[in-house]
Amino acid sequence: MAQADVKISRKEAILDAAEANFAKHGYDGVTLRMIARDAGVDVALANYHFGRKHELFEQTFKRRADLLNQWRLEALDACLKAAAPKPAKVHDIIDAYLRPLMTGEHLSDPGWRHYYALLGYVNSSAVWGAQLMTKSFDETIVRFIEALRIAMPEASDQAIYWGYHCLSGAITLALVQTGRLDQLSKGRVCSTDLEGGYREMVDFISAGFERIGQK
Amino acid sequence: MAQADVKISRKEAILDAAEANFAKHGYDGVTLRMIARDAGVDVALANYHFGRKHELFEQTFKRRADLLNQWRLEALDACLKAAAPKPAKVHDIIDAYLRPLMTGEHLSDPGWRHYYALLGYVNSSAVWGAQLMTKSFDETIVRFIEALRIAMPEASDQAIYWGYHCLSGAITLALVQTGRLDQLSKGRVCSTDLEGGYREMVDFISAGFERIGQK
DNA sequence: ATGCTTATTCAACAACTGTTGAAAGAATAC
DNA sequence: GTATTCTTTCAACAGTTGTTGAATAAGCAT
Repeated sequence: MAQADVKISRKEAILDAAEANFAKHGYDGVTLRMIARDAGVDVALANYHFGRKHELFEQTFKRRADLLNQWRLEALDACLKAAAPKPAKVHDIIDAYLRPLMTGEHLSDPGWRHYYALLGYVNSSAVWGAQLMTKSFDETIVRFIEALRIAMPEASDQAIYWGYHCLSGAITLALVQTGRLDQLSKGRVCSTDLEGGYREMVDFISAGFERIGQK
Repeated sequence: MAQADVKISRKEAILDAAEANFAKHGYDGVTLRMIARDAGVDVALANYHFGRKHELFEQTFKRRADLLNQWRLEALDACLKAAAPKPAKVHDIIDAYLRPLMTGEHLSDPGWRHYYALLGYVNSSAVWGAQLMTKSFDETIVRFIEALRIAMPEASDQAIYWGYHCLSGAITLALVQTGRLDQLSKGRVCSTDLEGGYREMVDFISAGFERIGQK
């Protein structure tokens, strides 16, 4: 009960509940009363702390974005420095993009898993997709694309950006954890086993980039 | 005005409006009154024809599913027969999965474009994803996976199914047409140019499968 | 024309929505 | 201990939601 069992504030409890609910049901599928109930507070408190509903949503989305960007950039820098003065390999760049999400510490944290699903929802949302993702993640993504461009000097703009689109889509779907893979494979493969899928995905995606980098 | 200008029934008008709205805003983001307004009918008519809201959603989703499956299976059969008695090439199998969606005729039809976006929404939805996709598409997908397995006898279950997950995610994100790619590339690449992206995606994805097929 | 079935609208329902202003409680500064 | 600020709850609001039953219109056989 010392400092591990630190009592979280009601404000954070609302963000946690919002995170879990928005991740599962999307923006319109969640009511402030659902969030308030899960957080154990009155409905009005969400308005007091966060203003309107869409502001709560945006703050929920932003809460962990910077941390995730930081992890990815650290992994990218390490990968670039390890290869210097040669350009980093495509496989290692992709790994730097994915691995930070897949450490056991984060995968076993329900909060982060909810956030991953939320990320998947936002990225594939026609309404929120472009706007929110751009604001929170493009600065980091551009760094990765620069690294890829150096690793594949022959690749065209079309190839690089559509390649990133494939990468982003593949990760997005995995992060939502729909359980789809379990059904399709009849239990032989588990969608929620992100740790197991991570290596397959890095291999798959880096092979894709290496191919298009040759044209 | 002969038969080209055939007057569609109000029932179909409701499905069309539901398709466009659900694709853009998701299930909970759409009200029956939005759909009725776009269809030019009274709210109650949706209930009369389709029962409850979620039944309207499911019928909207199912309306074009069989046709899409048919296109894909025809393309797959043609690809298998052209290669026989050798196994078909991975690249051609992936092409058979994607090309039917990308013919100019369908891409220029707003109805199909809305349906593509709806497909993307459902596939990456934590609520509808597994259930609806499985019911409408798995029979066809299993055929493609069988073909891939023959083309890559060395590949493990893990590799094949996670490869499909990457394929599915990449296509899904492209189909939603979030406009994300336009923003990230600062206008150099256009998300809605599915025809241009299609070749890049087929190359990218088949390279991924070929890599994992070697292990 | 008449009867019958199917389509469509109208009006209304109870339940739920996000949001608000006032009141009560807790924490903090003096 | 009192005044002040920050939290939290309470009660209520106007608007919207999916859904329904009765009323009306249209289509169609006879």
